[in-house]
Amino acid sequence: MDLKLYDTLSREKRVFQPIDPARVRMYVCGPTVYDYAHIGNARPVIVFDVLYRMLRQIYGADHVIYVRNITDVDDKINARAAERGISIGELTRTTYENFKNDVKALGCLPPTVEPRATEHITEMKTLIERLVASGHAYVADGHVLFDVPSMPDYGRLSNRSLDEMIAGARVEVAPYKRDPQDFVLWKPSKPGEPSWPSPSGIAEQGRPGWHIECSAMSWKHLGETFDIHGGGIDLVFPHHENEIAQSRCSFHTPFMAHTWMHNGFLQVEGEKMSKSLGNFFTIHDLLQDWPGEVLRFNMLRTHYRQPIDWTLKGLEESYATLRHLMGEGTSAAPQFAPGVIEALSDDLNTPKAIAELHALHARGESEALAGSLAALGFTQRPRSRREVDKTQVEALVAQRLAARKVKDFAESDRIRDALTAMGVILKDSKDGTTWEVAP
RNA sequence: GGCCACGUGGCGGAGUGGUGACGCAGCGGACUGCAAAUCCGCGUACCCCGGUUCAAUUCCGGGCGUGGCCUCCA
Repeated sequence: MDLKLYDTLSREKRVFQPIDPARVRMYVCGPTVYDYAHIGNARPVIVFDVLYRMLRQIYGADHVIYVRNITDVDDKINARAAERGISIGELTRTTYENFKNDVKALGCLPPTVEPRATEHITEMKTLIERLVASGHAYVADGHVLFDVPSMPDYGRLSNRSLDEMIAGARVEVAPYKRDPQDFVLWKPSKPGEPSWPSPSGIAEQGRPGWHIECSAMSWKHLGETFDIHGGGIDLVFPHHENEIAQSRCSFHTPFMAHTWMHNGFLQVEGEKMSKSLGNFFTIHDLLQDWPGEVLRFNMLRTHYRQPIDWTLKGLEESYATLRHLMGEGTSAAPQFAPGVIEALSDDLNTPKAIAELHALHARGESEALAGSLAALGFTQRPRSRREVDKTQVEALVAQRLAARKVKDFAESDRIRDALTAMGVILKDSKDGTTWEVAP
């Protein structure tokens, strides 16, 4: 069965054909490690994890390379470290550890490689030197800038012509730029900022611009060209556009990645997530109240390219649905059932895949269901975070059973009400009474 | 202002040029001492206006609405 993926560059769904099926290569833009990642950041992580799992099933686990970078040099990092009075190294290290734990709780597999920007300064400088040598970049006032007009088809990914961008420019243009759209590859470091010896004959120390790191790391770990490049839709311009410019002009290739994939944005309760509206949630915050599987499921209920409205109601539904689907927690080896992989093969149609899970459930195909759930990253039935005293509950359940036996229903219902108040839900059947903790 | 998405029943959310997915909620029934859970069954939709067509929710054009990018934010 063909895997079809929507490509932002060509604006169409296309059959995915790896450049080398023995070595399928995917690059996804990862976090800037200055603070806890928010729930919007979790979307690409989860979406591309599903794609990673699919690719592993299709091409074999050893034939897929998934690179997700860590941006550990950035103005926000510098500012935050200074604010907290800790070193940049300490900030990026602890933030990354938190990120890793959060993402693991969301059921995401670790990528094959998680390269750090600061460990690829050499590669960045090599690219910069190449771009300067080939006339695609120039040195000005201690900076190295990419010469955008030197690339005739710049702007194809975001569908912007050079003229449009000049017309739309509303930011003050730095005086050292030859063209308003030229972007920074390397810039001087101020005292106290991280710095490295500069490329291209610049005497003072400096640091890389934002975009160059992804060109450098994808090159190092995947090669000059590769199969899939992913990220949030907000990265289309300027970030990915500039990556393409850097990589293609460095290597003189007609493309950087075959398929460009971008996930849609997330809103919270119908509003833009922002700290001022008080609806800003980190993954870490949400994990205090919800099992990671529920957050993951909630994310996959919506197709990745659609906007998603993150709501409490949605989370409650996801919790109930997942518990329903996972029954008593049957486990199986990860294996997508045919209907599920078919849905996913159509540009990662996860809502349709979930409908298939319901169909498997209805048909009682528990092995296929459990295998598909596991393949999608759901291995544990979500459990309530509520704490109950198990001994006390068991005692009350036994008392209630005794009362029912002698048909003392008033007492029986009183005990049930008491248990309900404690957050315990009873389930009577002819085989006896079981109980579970309410969400 | 420019570019780009999206707009489906009470809610979430697929999909299709012509028999109205799926889930949640709701309603009816079975089961139960009564409930819950479970099982069976039921209803309601395709933003607006044109156009193409035998036929449009699905294609085309316009409008309205929401969101994103154009400011190193997924």
